[in-house]
Amino acid sequence: MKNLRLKAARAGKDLSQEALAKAVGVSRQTINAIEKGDYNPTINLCIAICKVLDKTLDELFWE
Amino acid sequence: MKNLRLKAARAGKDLSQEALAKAVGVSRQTINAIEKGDYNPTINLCIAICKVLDKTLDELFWE
DNA sequence: ACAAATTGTCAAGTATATATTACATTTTGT
DNA sequence: ACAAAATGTAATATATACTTGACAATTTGT
Repeated sequence: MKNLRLKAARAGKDLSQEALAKAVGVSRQTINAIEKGDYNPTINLCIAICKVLDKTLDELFWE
Repeated sequence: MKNLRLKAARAGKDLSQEALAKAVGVSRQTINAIEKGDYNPTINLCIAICKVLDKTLDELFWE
């Protein structure tokens, strides 16, 4: 299932997928796949994303 | 770095590493490695662990 | 309407999360 | 003190997270 909270948080910081990808050190396709819900990122990547977007794990990844 | 909060939460439910492993559907060595801080689990596994231990992501995996 | 930027998606490769087996060490119960 | 259970740890194997490159489709700005 899509991660719309991530998409919204990214929009809230006015970052493109590519900009977020660069900020956390992964490829754009990886960010795309996570938003799309295609796969199952590692916790370290989730934490890195949260820090860039000023959110917590619960806010972006808890159900 | 070790995940002592996970270890404590597991102890609080009186579960062995093996029992937790079985409850979330991974091997005992995987739980051991996560507690030891050896690697970087996927978010889905973290969520499964949290549910068994009645904790949230922030409580067990946020820094 | 057009161009530029962003996003969606596919294929093939690499890195690493996780499994399995096995054994040594430590902890717990009696 | 002893046995049983729990934990630490290593080697090899497999599944999958993530990369790179490329192109199509969509969105945004002028």
